[in-house]
Amino acid sequence: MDSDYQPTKIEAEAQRYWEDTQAFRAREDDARPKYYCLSMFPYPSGRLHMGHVRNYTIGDVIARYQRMQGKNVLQPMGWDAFGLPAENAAMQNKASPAKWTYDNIAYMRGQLKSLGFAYDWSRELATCDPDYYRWEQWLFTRLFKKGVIYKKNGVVNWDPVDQTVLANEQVIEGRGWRSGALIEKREIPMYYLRITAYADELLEGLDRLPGWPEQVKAMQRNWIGKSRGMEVHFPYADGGGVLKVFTTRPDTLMGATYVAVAAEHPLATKAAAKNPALRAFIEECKKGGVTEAELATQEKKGVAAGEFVLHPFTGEKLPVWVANYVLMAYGEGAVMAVPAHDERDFEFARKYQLPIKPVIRPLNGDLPLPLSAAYTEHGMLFNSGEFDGLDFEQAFDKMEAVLKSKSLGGARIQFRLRDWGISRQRYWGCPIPIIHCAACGDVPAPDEQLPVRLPEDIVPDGSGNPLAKLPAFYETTCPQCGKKARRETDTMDTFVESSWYYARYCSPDATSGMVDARARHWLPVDQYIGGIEHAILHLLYARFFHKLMRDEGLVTGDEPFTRLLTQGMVLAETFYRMHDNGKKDYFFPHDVTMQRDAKGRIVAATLKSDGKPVTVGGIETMSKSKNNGVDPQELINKYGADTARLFMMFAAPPEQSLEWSDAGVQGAYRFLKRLWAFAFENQSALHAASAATSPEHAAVRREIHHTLSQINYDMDKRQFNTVVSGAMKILNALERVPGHGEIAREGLGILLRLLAPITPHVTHYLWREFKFGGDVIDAPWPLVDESALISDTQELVVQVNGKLRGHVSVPSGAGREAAQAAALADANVQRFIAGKNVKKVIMVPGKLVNIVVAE
RNA sequence: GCCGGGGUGGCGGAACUGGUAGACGCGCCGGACUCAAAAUCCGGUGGUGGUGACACCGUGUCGGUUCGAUUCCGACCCUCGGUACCA
Repeated sequence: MDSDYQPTKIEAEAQRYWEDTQAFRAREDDARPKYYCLSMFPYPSGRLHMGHVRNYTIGDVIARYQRMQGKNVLQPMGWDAFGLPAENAAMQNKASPAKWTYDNIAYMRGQLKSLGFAYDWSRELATCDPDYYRWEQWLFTRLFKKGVIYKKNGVVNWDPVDQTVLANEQVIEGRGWRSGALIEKREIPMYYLRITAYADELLEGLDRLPGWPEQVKAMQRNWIGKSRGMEVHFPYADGGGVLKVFTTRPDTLMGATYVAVAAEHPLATKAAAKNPALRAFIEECKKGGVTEAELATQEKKGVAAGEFVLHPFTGEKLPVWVANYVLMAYGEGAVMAVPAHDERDFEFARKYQLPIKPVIRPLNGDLPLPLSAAYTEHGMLFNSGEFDGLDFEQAFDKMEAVLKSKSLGGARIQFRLRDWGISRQRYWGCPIPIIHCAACGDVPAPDEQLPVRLPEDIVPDGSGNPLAKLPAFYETTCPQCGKKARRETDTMDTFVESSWYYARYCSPDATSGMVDARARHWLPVDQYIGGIEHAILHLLYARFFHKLMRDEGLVTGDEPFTRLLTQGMVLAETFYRMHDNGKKDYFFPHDVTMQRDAKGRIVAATLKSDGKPVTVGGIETMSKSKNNGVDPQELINKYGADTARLFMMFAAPPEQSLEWSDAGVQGAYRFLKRLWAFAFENQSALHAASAATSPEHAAVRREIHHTLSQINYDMDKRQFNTVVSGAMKILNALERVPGHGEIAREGLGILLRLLAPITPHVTHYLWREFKFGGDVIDAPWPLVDESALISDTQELVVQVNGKLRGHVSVPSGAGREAAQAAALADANVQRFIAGKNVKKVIMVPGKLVNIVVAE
């Protein structure tokens, strides 16, 4: 072997070896139990970023570890290739999104290969490939015929200058990011997936996913938002129908002093016809974007509609208000307002001098009047006529009975979850396979016309959807009547592609359908790994799609992902200069010189090019806009893939955010150099196997096996940073062995296997060099030798009143009395108990003695 | 606004079911090697006081439970992720 660690050389050799032997090709006819390990596929944005390296290293460590546990592992990789950034890049580069995307894929594939991930590349797929998206179109037509997909109006961001629909991301402070024009809400027809039909199953399924993080399940539960409440009908004062509202607090019904409807509500539209002030307000509500965060934080405003409804119990006339805090998308788009017991209603009533009528008081005690804030707790009804004295449950039941008797409502379940609008007025996506015929309506494309191919040579110009300007694309004939018809030009939300790719990997070349029998062999995914930012949308949509595919008879089982690991974000220091107008110019960390104080803190920074100061902006998520993304390629070129992987696993536990640090990378590199040097300098001892004999060797061997048992515990928890720490401890211990002899070979054999999933290249080389047998990728995970752990003494901690005062050493298996006697005999302990009354002694066997004395 | 995380030395982080706070690494300080530097190796390193053994303080803030709290409970502050068209 060489005297120096040369990662470039050994990594290329190892990668070539794995490729030549097809080491990671997954086969269905393998006798070992299957293990499907999947990392979320990347968007081909140009180059890998640190988040990718982290995500894929975590996945690869798990995959390689499972292989060493005797599993038949499938670990595939592909490309989430449709999306908005390709269109923006295309406009900038005056080249087609397709070319940009395929170029990026080629480059990033090379980067992934240089990191040595154990992927079965024969299963690679890209979602922009017609062979992929044709099956998505096929499923669309099935779901459309079943009524799972339907058409209705939805609200989008409209840029009146560029005459185009913008994504939420493209709306900056209410303006279009290119045009700067004020954005308006606009209603357009879209196709929807009826995810609400699966709301209950999606909710209850979470209880059967013990391998998912509790926080993700909690977020999904809250997102689905199942609540039991009451539908209440308020008859219009002028006759002619009822206004339906949904409330989770029917017990407060007698405190309702007005009703509020959304600006898009039909009642608002009707009232606006004869009310100019209301018309102006509805226009005002159309300004700005459509995000929930924007709607929920805007100032609460409203206008009286001039319409009235009747209270269902008292017949009292209540005014109808149009309010911007009522969401058309939730419930009925109308609420009954109870200012005394709802915070938003309270604020609104104060602002517009609407009556506040308290009807709930605490079960024990009085409600302090007048109210200074809404009382939102459950309590006992008063001021409510026949309902006085009832609690929440009793009031709920009695109110329901009365409402039912008057045919003015009843109990109902309401979900927060809305149906999934999948239409996008964009070019670089999967065409929606619908043909619009004047006579036949919306006709799904027949199977033999699939795929509806997306033309790949188009350069968008930022105004509208290019497909809608392309007669060659949209001009067609109706499959039913044969007359001239127009093809749908909207494409699908890219979340659709990423909702079923995990299944396609099982049979990536299937020409007979979306998936074939191989999907039933590999699914469900045993371990899924991806960013926490996908906790709700992607993961909910993928779960939903699995159920859709199940109901089509394509897959079995109810859930796609048995275990889930959500990795934290990758952060880095930011540096910027602020302009007078508040705009910030961000600088690459590499272009900045940092000044540190004696303790290593960054106190100031200057730009290398002009030597003038820049502001140290703090640690933020790596992003293009903040210019703080560290390119993993530099790291791989300089130190090798093993160092990059080792640093990533060591710097933080997988689920926490990770702060980038150049210095930490050097620490990882230093460790691998030390490992190499240890092997090189002890070659003769390492080639000779012999058992440990001396007491020093027994102590080191005890330390190695003790650390190994801790590592096994951490591996189960997927806490890889302490696995690395344990590996470092083992190398430290081995370096301390007197003469480096005898147990070094056992120790190195264990160490190489522990490190094999994390740093596969260097361990591959050393495993073969020292002839441990076969390849380390297939070596069995090391076992703890329990007999090595036995020791004749134990160290106990001695506390007095819970404060550490000494340590004592007692023979293993010494009884309570012996331990207590040893603790009381300690000189420092004596100082603290002398002359005091010992009240009791608390013992934690093998760990601690706490002597409690009176003060 | 709402939902879900996080906050521990100069830094990343560790601490198993309430039981030694700071493992492991980085940085820094000192030393060895070198003409010198890099690399490497050895030692030290939470703060304050003390020559020292040690003592006191210390896990975002305030309060509580306990023999004992980073860990459990309550309130608050800061910060990050998501918020349905970024992926």
